[in-house]
Amino acid sequence: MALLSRRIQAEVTRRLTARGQRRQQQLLEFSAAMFATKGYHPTSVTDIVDGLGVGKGVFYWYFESKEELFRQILIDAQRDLRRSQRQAIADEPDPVRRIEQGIRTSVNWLDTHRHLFVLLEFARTEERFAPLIRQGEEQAVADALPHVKAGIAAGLMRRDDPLVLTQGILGVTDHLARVLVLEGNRPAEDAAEAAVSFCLYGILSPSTAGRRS
Amino acid sequence: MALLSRRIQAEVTRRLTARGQRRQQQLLEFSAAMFATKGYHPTSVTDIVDGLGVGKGVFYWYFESKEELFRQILIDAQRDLRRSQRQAIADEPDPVRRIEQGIRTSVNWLDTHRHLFVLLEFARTEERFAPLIRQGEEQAVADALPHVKAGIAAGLMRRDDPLVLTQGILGVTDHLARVLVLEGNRPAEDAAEAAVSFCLYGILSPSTAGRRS
Amino acid sequence: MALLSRRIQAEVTRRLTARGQRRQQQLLEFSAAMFATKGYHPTSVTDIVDGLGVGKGVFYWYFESKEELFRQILIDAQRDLRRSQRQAIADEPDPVRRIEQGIRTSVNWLDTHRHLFVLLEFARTEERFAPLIRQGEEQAVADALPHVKAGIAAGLMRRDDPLVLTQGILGVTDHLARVLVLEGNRPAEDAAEAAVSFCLYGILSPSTAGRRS
Amino acid sequence: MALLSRRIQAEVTRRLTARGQRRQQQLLEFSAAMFATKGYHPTSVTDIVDGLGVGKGVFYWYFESKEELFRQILIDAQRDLRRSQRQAIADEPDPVRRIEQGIRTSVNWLDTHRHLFVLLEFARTEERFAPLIRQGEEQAVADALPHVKAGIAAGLMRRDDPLVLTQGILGVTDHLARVLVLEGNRPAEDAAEAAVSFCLYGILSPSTAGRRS
DNA sequence: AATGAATGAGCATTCATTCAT
DNA sequence: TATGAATGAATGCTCATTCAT
Repeated sequence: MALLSRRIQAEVTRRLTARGQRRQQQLLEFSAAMFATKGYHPTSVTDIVDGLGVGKGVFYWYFESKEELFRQILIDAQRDLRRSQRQAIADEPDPVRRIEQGIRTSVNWLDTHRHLFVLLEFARTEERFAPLIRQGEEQAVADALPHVKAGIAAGLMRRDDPLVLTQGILGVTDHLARVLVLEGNRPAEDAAEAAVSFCLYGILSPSTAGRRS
Repeated sequence: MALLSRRIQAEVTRRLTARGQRRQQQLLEFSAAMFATKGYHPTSVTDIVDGLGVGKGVFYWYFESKEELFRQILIDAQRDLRRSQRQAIADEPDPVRRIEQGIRTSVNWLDTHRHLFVLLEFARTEERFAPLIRQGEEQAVADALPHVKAGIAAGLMRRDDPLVLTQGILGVTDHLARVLVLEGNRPAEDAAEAAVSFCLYGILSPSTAGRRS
Repeated sequence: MALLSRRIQAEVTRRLTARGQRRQQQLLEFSAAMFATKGYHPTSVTDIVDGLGVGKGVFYWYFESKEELFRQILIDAQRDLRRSQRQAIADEPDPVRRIEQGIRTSVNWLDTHRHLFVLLEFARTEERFAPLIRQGEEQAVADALPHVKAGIAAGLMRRDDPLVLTQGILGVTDHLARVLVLEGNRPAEDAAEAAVSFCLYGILSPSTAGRRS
Repeated sequence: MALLSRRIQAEVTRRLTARGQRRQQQLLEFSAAMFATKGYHPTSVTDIVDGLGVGKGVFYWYFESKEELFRQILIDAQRDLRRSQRQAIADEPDPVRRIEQGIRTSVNWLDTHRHLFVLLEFARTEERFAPLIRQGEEQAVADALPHVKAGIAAGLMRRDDPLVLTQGILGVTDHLARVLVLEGNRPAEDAAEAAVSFCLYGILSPSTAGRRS
């Protein structure tokens, strides 16, 4: 919600015709793909407009600058992921199952939006974009945290710092999605189940875990 | 004889004097810090040599190009981390404790080399550098895998795909190190213990885990 | 349709507007003059655009590189000289007179395009450009050869290797044009007649020639 | 003589040891070869010293600058050619035969000093070096002119401007040497004879020449 | 809404030359 | 004599952005 309303003040906020909206979307998608392939900096505005077969004016008609376009891509991506998460979890009463569904949704989203994944990673490495990412991540944590807390309260999850548990889940999910799905070309479902298992049980065998914890 | 043999080496692989080696190291460290702060692309060679108070020629006396310098930084960083890992694990007989030590070493290394962390992340997002990172990661996995396998064989760890378990460990460790130590300014030791716990036990409470698995 | 087809052309082979064509021509002419005066290498792109009072981008909007611009100058020059030659010879039936006309045209062209002369000479001295020049020279020889052969067949010219005779003509013409016209400031007509005489008769007096040949 | 004495005032005029003289000669020869192959400008001082396997100091110990080195190459080349000419002509009483010998000597010299040929050509195209070349050429003309004048006075050569005849000879000789020997790989002797014939008789058949002149 | 043309600061890199040893 | 190191102005070129139409 907040993420949405902010957009409205930007300089280049035109009331776009239907055709204009299609153009803008086309620019967003094409740029995102090109940024993902070549990197943000190595991709020039010329690359983008040439790749689309349009003049430079088109780009600056729809976006204030290359940086603003990239910001928009990041915001849209994060909003889209968040919406997916919410829908997936909506009707699930069990906290553990909610977490499981969240993990599965993340892996699936990363699978179907492979190119956005690398953009989010890049954005984190540059001061200008990092806050945006951090914000999104905090949001993701804030979204997941209540479920973990509920799980602990219900005695279903370990009585550990819920923030740590939540961040652990995010770390495992992102990493396994990248390594297994994006780099290893394994099916998203397998990776999702692997991430779920790891998050729920860790690596120890039940007997060892019982003896140690 | 001497006249001929001198020329055989590759372009900028010089035999350096002691002074020269210090300069090269200085360049590597200063550049790494600057890349980490401003980003690789936004940092110009001019930024680097000006920051060091030397002429531009110095840079190109020691490195073939900005890209090559960055490669060197990445290689050095990965080699250093790996060496730390090996030393930490060397005398530990128990597979689980080896894994634990590995996690702690990673977190500590990332804490003391905060600036390198972001560089490794950035490198993954650009085609030119990604192979180097993937190589390093495969190495890390190959290094950890035997311990996980040994743990499973000894009945200490879950009978799951050892590669998945290993990658899960790496994912949790990196993510918690970044979020807790680098972004959250928590002590490295706490983050290390948090990562160890998460990796060993997952998020479920022992009773729930016993019932479900 | 339009979007796709636009991109098919090579890098900087643009469809230029009338204004664009004027700019390109202006760049070609100004660069040629500057190259001729200062030399190709000592003339920087900055020299050119500053001399023209335009931004640097203009240069690279019209030409892929300094080298490519120079190539274009060479090609245009050779094409222009060749066209002159053809027109001059077109309606002349006598082979000897055709050769004479060719010589006169060359000298006149070199006179009116003094600056191009030195560029062609320079181009021959650098590996990158030499093939272009050799090609042009072969073309020139191929153009003149038939007339010499016709002259020999008609018993008008010496029964000697026609290629050698042709090359001799080119050598005399170029050299006398340079020395007499460009360096000696003599009228092109005089130089042309001198070249014609030398080519037709050589240096011997008729009586001596008769006795010796 | 004048060319020689001038050298003595240059800044870097050292009394060289035997070893030093060898080094200097080595530098002159290697540079000349490299300039001829890659061009004067594209050949850097680094290229030269690296190719020779020595440090930069060596270069600047023996030559004031790259430009000065090149000047020296040009001067040496011209002096050497002139000395050859003089020796070849020394004892020949007949003016025509003296010219013939001069032509043959030129072609042979250009054959055995192929790489210098292109350097002389290049030098003519750059303001800084052109005077040196012009001077050498004037010298060559001044050397040949008396023989042509003597030939005319003796009724052996055409009563035409002796300077034009001389320059014609130089033009034919240079051009045929380059085209036939350097580019066409024909034996120097053949090219020399071709040049001699062309210069003496021109292209017309004796009968035609008689009728026209 | 869109184009081709233009801008000019900025970039990575080169290179003749000098310096310290 | 010679070396490795250093200098820094200059070079060819790029590219985000703007302008005129």
